[in-house]
Amino acid sequence: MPELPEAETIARALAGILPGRVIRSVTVLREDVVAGSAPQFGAALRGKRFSEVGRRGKNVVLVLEDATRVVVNLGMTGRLVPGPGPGVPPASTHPAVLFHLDGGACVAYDDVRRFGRLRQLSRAEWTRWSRQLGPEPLSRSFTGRRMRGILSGSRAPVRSLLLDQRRIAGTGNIYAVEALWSARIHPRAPSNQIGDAGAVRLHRALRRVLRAAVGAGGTTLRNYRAPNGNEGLFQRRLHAYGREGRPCHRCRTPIERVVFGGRSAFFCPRCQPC
DNA sequence: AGTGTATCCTGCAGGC
DNA sequence: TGCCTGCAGGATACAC
Repeated sequence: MPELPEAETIARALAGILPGRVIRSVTVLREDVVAGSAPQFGAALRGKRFSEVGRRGKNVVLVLEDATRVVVNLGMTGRLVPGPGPGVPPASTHPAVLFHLDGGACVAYDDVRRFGRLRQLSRAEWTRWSRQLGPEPLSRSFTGRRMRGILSGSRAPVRSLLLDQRRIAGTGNIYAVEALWSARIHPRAPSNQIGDAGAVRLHRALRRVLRAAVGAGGTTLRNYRAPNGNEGLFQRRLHAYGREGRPCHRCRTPIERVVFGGRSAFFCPRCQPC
């Protein structure tokens, strides 16, 4: 489910809640969402204080004062749900991990399908883990040149490349499809044949789409909710994703769907020629 | 190197 | 109402 804008929305909300709070204990209700040993996961966190909350790609990163990190990959249906007040449990339908905080507060990691993963990393492990992800598409250092370099290094369809977290961190299927519609590039176009002008268009389109989605609080199609329960609003602004058979917002040609790499891609056959 | 397929799970929508 | 199929925002392992 969640891509960069959803992870960013969640991280910003938790940044107003967690810093300064101490983890009293951790309850792992579903061991399969924790990487490594569940008892070790809890033991490594008990007694530590949150210092900040950030994001890397699609992952929400909870930073503790000793530089330990809890990296939360939300999979398709993961959520982080704070309880509304001390002693009041989070409104969680499929709780998988509970973080019990000082003062009786609690934050639940909730995940219907349990494709998400929580991992506890030391500072050194975090550095190594972060290094295997590609650049942040909204960072200053992610330039048009950088995009061009990434595209030129692969013959794979550009949609597949955009989903590869080792090349660019944070793009998922919705925003890949939307950026390609915006840049007028076919999802199956071989990356290394897009050309300089196409790379510049895609670079701008990807950043514009991701920024707009962050501003809208993400996209809610089914499960996604911010920690306060709010839905995102970006689904109202989708031009291609999920719009098979409906008219292109630029030229009225019906949007088409193709499946490759195991996932649906949506595109306008007129605006995004092969 | 890149692609198709399967796997991990549950829930929901649509067809009959 | 109920059963069946297909589909889902992700990541990974495997064979070819």
